Amino acid sequence: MAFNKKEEFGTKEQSLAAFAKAVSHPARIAILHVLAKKNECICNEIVEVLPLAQSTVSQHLKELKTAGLINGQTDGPRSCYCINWKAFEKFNNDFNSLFEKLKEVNARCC
Amino acid sequence: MAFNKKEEFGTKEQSLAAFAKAVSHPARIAILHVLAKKNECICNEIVEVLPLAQSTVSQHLKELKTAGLINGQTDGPRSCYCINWKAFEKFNNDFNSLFEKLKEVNARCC
DNA sequence: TTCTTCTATCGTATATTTGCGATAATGGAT
DNA sequence: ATCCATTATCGCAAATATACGATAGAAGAA
Repeated sequence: MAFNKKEEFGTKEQSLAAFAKAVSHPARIAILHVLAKKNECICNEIVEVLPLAQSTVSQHLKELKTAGLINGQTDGPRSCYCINWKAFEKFNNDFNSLFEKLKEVNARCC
Repeated sequence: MAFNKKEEFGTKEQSLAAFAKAVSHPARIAILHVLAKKNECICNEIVEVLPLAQSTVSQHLKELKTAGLINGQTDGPRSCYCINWKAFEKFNNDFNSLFEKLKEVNARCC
């Protein structure tokens, strides 16, 4: 019964939701934090910092990559990840534009 | 095994993740859309607009309310929902501040 | 080559989310 | 008081997400 009805919504809503889903776990936010601070491509360091197993971190990285929020390259035996700032900014703008326009009108309701 | 390890992360990461989770479903974004456009408290109209059963919409509304993104009051037999702009803005700021500071430094990586 | 290190993937267990129908509960209308 | 419209909650089924250990693969070091 619980067939997912996500496809029945608009593409804009779907893409925004997908973005939000990508950052809806503290571990993934922590990963973005590390990548933003270091500003370079590490991976092993992330595992050391987080309270999670290596395989779990790898899974989270994959989700962030699938969502387009980070870029990744395999440099020999080690992997190189970093934040995709353009994609992030695009989503951030979409996110803001959802509500920007109406912010000041609201004070009377509830 | 899959005990949730969310508590092992910082409170800021947890609260941001909780906010993102609240908007990580197209139905909930659509609900926020309707509330932002109408700028008044409806509920039945939401059910009519969305391709979901009434009970499901009620569930989504509850999650948005729990996350603090909307306010709700029961006005007799009908319910009154509207966006909590202050909370939304707070999260939005937290969200921006996560990355603002480093945006321009990045071009060399990946 | 073999060994080591690093990362990705597979398989599995558990937890959570999503969705619906059925059923309460609320309060106005008759 | 009964009826009606509206919303919330309960119980259940299916889908997803979370997490781990085990294992595979890739490339440098010995």
